Amino acid sequence: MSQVELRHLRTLVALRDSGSLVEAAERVHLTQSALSHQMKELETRIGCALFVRKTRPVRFTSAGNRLLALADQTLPLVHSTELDLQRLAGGESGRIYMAIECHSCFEWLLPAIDAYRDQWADVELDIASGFHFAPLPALARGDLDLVITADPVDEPGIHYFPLFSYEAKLAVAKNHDLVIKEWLEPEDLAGETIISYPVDRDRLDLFTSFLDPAGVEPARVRHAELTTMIVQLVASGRGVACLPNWALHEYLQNDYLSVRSLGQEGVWPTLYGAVRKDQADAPFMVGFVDVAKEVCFKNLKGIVTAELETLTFR
Amino acid sequence: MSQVELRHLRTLVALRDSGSLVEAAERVHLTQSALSHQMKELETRIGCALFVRKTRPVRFTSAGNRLLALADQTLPLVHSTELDLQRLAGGESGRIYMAIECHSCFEWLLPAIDAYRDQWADVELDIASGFHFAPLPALARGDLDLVITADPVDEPGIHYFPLFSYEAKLAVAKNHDLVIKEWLEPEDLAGETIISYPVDRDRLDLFTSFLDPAGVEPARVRHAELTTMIVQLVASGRGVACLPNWALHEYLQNDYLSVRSLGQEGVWPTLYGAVRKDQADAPFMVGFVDVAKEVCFKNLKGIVTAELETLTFR
DNA sequence: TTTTAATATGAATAAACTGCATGTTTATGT
DNA sequence: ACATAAACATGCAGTTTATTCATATTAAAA
Repeated sequence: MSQVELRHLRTLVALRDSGSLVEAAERVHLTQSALSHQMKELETRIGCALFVRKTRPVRFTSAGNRLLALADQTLPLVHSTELDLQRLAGGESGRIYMAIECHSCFEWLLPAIDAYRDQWADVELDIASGFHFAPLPALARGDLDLVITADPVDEPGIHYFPLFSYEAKLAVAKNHDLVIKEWLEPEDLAGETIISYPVDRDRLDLFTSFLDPAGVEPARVRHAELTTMIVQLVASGRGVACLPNWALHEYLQNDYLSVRSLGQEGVWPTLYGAVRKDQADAPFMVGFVDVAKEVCFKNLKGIVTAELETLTFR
Repeated sequence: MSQVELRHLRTLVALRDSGSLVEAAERVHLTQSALSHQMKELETRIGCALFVRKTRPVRFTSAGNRLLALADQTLPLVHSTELDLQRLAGGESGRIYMAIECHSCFEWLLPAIDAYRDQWADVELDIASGFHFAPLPALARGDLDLVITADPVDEPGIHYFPLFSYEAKLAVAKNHDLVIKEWLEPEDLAGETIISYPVDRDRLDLFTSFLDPAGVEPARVRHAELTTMIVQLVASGRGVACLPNWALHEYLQNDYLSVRSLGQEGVWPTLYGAVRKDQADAPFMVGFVDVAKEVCFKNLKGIVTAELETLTFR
């Protein structure tokens, strides 16, 4: 029933532009014979002649003109699609649906996105804000394209770009007992109330890297959604919280609360951008990571580690 | 370089509508295997994945969505084109570029065209008014599709539809000497001035059917473009003219001039619609002939022969 | 008429499309 | 965790389709 193909439309256009099968054949890189067969075939398919060959240049019938009209409508669309696909395939364009596991990350992520948009105008960007399910399976599945996370899980097909390392510090009220200590030991928190984001405790550095190894359990754990909320609670002495040093930076400058390192060396998590392996080399994706690192490096100068390039990833 | 085909777009649409290759295969009347091959092939051509198969329903990548957008733009256009082509091929639609050899014919042709348009709205109609070159070669060549003529030439590939027969009568001034005769003999015109359209005399019935066979030559031949002009000249006694009875009808009713038959039986030319043989059966073309005959029969009732159907054609 | 350019045609070859049978993966239920 | 079913992938073989080459036919030009 339906038998017109793009090839036919291209031939017809070449025929109109050139006026003869011979020249049209050159334009579409085929022989005159091929076009003759091709047109004859199409004519029998649709049941009527497309053009009169006895004239120079050839004259199109109503049917031929109708198909040329279609060609004029369609071929430009097809062509521009193919250009888009080339960019898509070459990694010059693409889609980044991202999710963040790190609740404080909006602070640097939004400026990073703005900077990225300037350079990669036609990459489709979106943040899955209300992502309450596990981001990593969603990433592997293709629902997401980038996940900002601090604990890389060794999953096949996922590649982790290191962004930067920061110190996870304990925020305490200025008049808290612990401020007398230069740095904290796990046991110091045994009687404390911990205020944290409402996530599983095995995704909190305070537990995984500090308390749990020492077998220490705090008196209580309390949740709060927003960083400012947590800071409020800490400042008013309702508990202590473990937060990135860069998230606490402005509160420290305002002398709003105190911070102490966890252990003598401090706890230094690394923030990663997780992507699917097949996109790990795509320029538009690498571009995002680069922009993000650059923005963080500028904005958080001296607060996070500067030797971003030297970090290893698995 | 460019490798997307309509087939691929149709598959992708079916895939989106159904959600799985298996069901999509049914919709496009192929096997699941065929579609799997087809999609894989396309993906390697353009260099990136089009959809994720591990999910239900399948999830399209950016590239896949881009192609779907193209499909939504183009497939409807292609489909409506194919419908048009079907009508074109079935003869339900087409093009009629026409020319008239008979100068008086506008009188009935224009109403006929109006009536035809009502029934065949999307047939492309045009009258080649300034057609000063030979219409029949143009018809054979495809420049024209219909020629109204009174002298069918036996040319291969041309089909003549008879429209109606009329009497070619001699118009004379009311006070002309010849009005005393009931009908005219060729010799009666030997001393007369003939007023005719500016065409070759072998295309004038007066000569071909009346004077030439008798070897009679008029005193003078004078040309005029328009029927009214000829009538004026005749009425004022500047000469005599051979015109169709139906073209003279209104002037007779006004008692503006007199007419006489050429010979006892009169000269009865037949008007034909000439078309290319390949269009002779096309409904839209037959339809035009039918409408034209009907209009003439109604408007020229009693003036032209009514037994239109019985006329033979070659 | 001869010549030349364009198109048509036939046969052979190369490419592709498709279906079958089967293997592999993914999801679902026990 | 295992079994099962459903969906998808893949290798292969048969078939169709597209293309080319060589040549014939046709139309226009000299």
